[in-house]
Amino acid sequence: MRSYGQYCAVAKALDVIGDRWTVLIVRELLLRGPSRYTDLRDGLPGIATNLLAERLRALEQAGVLVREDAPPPVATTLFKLTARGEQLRGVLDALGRWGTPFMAEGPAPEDRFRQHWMAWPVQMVLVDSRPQEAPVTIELATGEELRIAIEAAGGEIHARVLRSEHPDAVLAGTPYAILSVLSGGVPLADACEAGLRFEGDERVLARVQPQAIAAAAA
Amino acid sequence: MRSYGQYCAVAKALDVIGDRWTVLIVRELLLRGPSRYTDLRDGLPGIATNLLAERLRALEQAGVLVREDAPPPVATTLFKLTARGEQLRGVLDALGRWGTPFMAEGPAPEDRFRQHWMAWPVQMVLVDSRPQEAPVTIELATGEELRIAIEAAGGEIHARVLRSEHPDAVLAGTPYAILSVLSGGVPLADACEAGLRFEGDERVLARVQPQAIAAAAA
DNA sequence: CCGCATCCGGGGCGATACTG
DNA sequence: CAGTATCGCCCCGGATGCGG
Repeated sequence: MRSYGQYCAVAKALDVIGDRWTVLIVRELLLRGPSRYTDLRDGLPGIATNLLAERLRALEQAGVLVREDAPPPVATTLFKLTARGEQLRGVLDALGRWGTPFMAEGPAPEDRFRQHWMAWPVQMVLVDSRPQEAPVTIELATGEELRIAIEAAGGEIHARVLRSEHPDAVLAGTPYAILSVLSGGVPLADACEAGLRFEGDERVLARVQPQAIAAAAA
Repeated sequence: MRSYGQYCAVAKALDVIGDRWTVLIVRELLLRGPSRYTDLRDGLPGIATNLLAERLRALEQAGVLVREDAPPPVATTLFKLTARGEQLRGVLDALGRWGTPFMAEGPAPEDRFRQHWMAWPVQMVLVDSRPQEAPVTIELATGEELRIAIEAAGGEIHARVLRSEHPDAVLAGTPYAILSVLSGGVPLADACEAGLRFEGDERVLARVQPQAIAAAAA
């Protein structure tokens, strides 16, 4: 990208990550960890393949990521964030926090979706209201291949990609329906009548839902 | 800007502020408060005037800022962040934090500079090591018209635009020289020999400088 | 199949000129 | 003071090709 030519910390940061698609490439690497070119492409619906290649080159040159040759027998290239690249998590978190309200309107007609993108709204809205109890995990299922699990443990909420788990609860349905239930905006029973599927212990769900309404009532 | 078409909090945020120059316009409004078109233009060296007008229109439509007619006798238009726009401070802070290391190299030959941009690196690097004492302010002077003052009070560092002050100390010189001294990388005496000007109590300076080196020596 | 490079049309961007 | 108008140009988007 053309530099702003300003001796300013914000402008210098944008000189590196201000290009179109660049921040979203970092998003994929933060959520997925070291990734192959093809997997990045799959997590970035709409990107032109030449742009992805060019951005990866620029980010490598800027010291944000490194290329790694995976050992045989896979023998593929992995793109991996450097320590400096990992520090961009603060920028992505701030953007995700500011952008989460836009999720409340539901997806636009043409919007594409990948399940792991829910990590940000989920961490924004949920709380662990019973930190002293044993950790619990809730699996989210929207029909996508790359799933995430919400983990409540010790007062903190984490969302991470799901490998092979035995969750305490499962929420299956559209992303909007899942977010509506998690945020407490729609009661679970109503959502289930509208097609959401829930398995497991309802108390696990209540543990992580925001308590603003309950607190206001008390 | 063309939407990414992704149902993702980060992508939705970038749909609003991902365009070129947009974040820097928000930077000016955060630092200056409600501003006139001409003042914004002055704080954004390099921007084309049509782009500034178009971005302001888009940000107004997105609910990030509002246009206000200042009362007579000034009778000029003021651009002012909404509450939603003010919430972008977290995004700008994260970008400033990540971009501050780039300031250590000094300005590029063609870099333009405005004094109030130093607010981010200053708040990143300084600490108030004597929170129990009375507040102090240090004025920075780089020859620019819009100056800032560093304020240390109650353990916190704030940088704000300077109206009319009686600072406890004044640092005058190039931005790079000032940052070098504030960060503790260059001793004050050396910098003064190289052209920096300092007025006031040196203990005021020591109060805000980072103590990493002193702590390591102890 | 993976990781690109090339080509081409369109639109956003940059610079300057001009105006109510 | 606060913009609009105009015009190249380069970046971006979409498609296709291609070597390892």
